[in-house]
Amino acid sequence: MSTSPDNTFSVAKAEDSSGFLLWQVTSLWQRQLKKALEPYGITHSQFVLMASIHWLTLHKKEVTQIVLSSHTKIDPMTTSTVLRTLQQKGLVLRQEHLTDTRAKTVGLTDNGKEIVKKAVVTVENFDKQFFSALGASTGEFNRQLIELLSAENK
Amino acid sequence: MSTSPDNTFSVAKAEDSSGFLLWQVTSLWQRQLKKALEPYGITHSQFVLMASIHWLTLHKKEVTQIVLSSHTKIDPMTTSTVLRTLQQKGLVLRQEHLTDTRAKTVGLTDNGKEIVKKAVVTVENFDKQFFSALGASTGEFNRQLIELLSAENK
DNA sequence: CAAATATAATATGTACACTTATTATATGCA
DNA sequence: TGCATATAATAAGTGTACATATTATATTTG
Repeated sequence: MSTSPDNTFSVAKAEDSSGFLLWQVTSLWQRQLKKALEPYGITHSQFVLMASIHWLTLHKKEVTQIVLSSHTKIDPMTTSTVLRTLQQKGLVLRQEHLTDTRAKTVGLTDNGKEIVKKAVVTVENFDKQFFSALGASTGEFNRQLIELLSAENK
Repeated sequence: MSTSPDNTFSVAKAEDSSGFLLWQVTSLWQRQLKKALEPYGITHSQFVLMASIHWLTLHKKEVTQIVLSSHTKIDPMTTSTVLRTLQQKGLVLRQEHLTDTRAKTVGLTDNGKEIVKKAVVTVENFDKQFFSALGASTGEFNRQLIELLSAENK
């Protein structure tokens, strides 16, 4: 034995790492989704927040920034910043909460509602195409993702 | 039929969307990995680039910024910025390429090598824990991710 | 060999994403 | 009731991530 080999890596290929793969797939997905949303003039985070506002409103939920943050898993600070941008764009309204004066009640403007309805269709179609490579195992894939999400939320 | 119901969303729960799930899992993974890397004073992107430099060097590849960019799928501009940060930290060297004077040859400093070796162990352990919820289906999960990656690279 | 084209790196600018710390207000409990 | 603690939002700062445009150099091709 002369010089010992470098055995920093435990896998033969970086590509065998779930983490590295997950991160690469998500990057790819985000890049393409960003392009798909360009016609609407909104970013991915903006879309997620707008869609969630719409969703929660339809389900008669109180929509405050903290509710949005926990629903989307976008951190509260980013939620605050992005919503302010959306307000400036005239897509979102932020008013004082009726009973909790610390909180802000968030809603979509008519224009915001228009846009998000179209954008949701676009995103759903994009996702359908992006994940079509999974074929019949889409359900299994979703289950695995949900498994990872709930495992980490304890 | 009076007022028509809003049918913006095609799924009953936002959680049934592969895209939304994928993005949430990756966010969670990134947040936790960031914490795991804190002891080393490096970010996720910095880690990915350093690990790739180490990997490519071990495999006798020419390591330029563009090579790193395509290997990691971090875009060239971000690669440039992050590597400059790493150079300032004394973890990376960037020299004029011998034959192609447009390019920069990138390598790790001794300190950089020290750090990345330890960080790789940490990240591998973290990944093992994070993805342990998948159990026996880890291989299948990886295969699905690779499927998505290659489907989109055409 | 010279012009057209491609490539490597980066300046600039926008938009997250997260950390730490702060402000203002609400709420639980002694 | 009053204080300790929790919560909602945000200011400030760092570090990506990407688009567009630019600079410098290499390569291809007529």
